[in-house]
Amino acid sequence: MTDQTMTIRQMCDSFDVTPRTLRFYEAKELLFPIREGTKRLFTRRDRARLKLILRGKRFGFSLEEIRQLLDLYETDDQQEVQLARTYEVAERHLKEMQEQRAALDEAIRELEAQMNWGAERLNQLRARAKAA
Amino acid sequence: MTDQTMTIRQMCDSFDVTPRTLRFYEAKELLFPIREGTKRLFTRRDRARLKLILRGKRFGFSLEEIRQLLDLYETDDQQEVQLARTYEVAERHLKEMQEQRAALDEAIRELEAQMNWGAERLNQLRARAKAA
DNA sequence: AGCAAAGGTGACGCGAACGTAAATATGACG
DNA sequence: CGTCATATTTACGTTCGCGTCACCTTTGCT
Repeated sequence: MTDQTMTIRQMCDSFDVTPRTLRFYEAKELLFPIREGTKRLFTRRDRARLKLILRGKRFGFSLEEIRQLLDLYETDDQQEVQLARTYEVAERHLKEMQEQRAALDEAIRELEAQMNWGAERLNQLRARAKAA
Repeated sequence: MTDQTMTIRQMCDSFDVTPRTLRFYEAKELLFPIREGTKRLFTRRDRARLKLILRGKRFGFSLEEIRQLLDLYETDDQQEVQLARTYEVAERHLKEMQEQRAALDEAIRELEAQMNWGAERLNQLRARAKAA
């Protein structure tokens, strides 16, 4: 690593993924490590992308969906049409995430309520066990 | 349906799933429809469970994880040990969901920021196009 | 009796996202 | 120089969550 690039092993250790995964992501055009001879060298850009990939996965997006969204974070030299299209994709994505958050909030509230119920029943059971 | 049970078709229409899915969930012991002769009759309990199954799926839980969690919502005639164990599972689950929400919030904020960036660039591009 | 609709049971298939094994190459080190 | 560690390519295998197909049974009309 020339201070800016990392080997596959360093990447794996940093992000807790396997080499297979990184090669797989490259094959799917999610990452673009440069080649020094036969080996891969992952750049700062690859690391940024990988971080977003892993996050996207945690929220249930497919690799293909993620691939499309990654362009959003590469707004360097885009032309108007491309940028506008990307913007729309992002809007839909944002809306999805907001809906997801709302649903998640509800689920959390319900689970908390259910747990309070369970806690009460536990107390009752234990009180009875003591009384006996 | 005797007012309390539903046929497979009614279930499919209500929850927007296929028969295959319901049979699959039964095979995986997520649902327990009663049998009238050869046919399945889904109870109120099955409907409650299915609702939770579908929600769990939206949050990225596997069917197996969901199966274990479903017991939490069947706090009818549980014994102390079982109930306590279930409670712990629920706690971990709740923690996971809360972490998920936090991460989601951050992702949303970042995406919003990125979109503002894109919006500005779009305006610049359009301003320049007008000036030319 | 005839027959179409609805339901059922295997069993095989499929895309996503990697795991894993085999064979080969590259580079560092004693 | 050998060899040990690390990487690479190729390719087949695996798990999950159903889809799909072929082939019966049951039920309700007409």
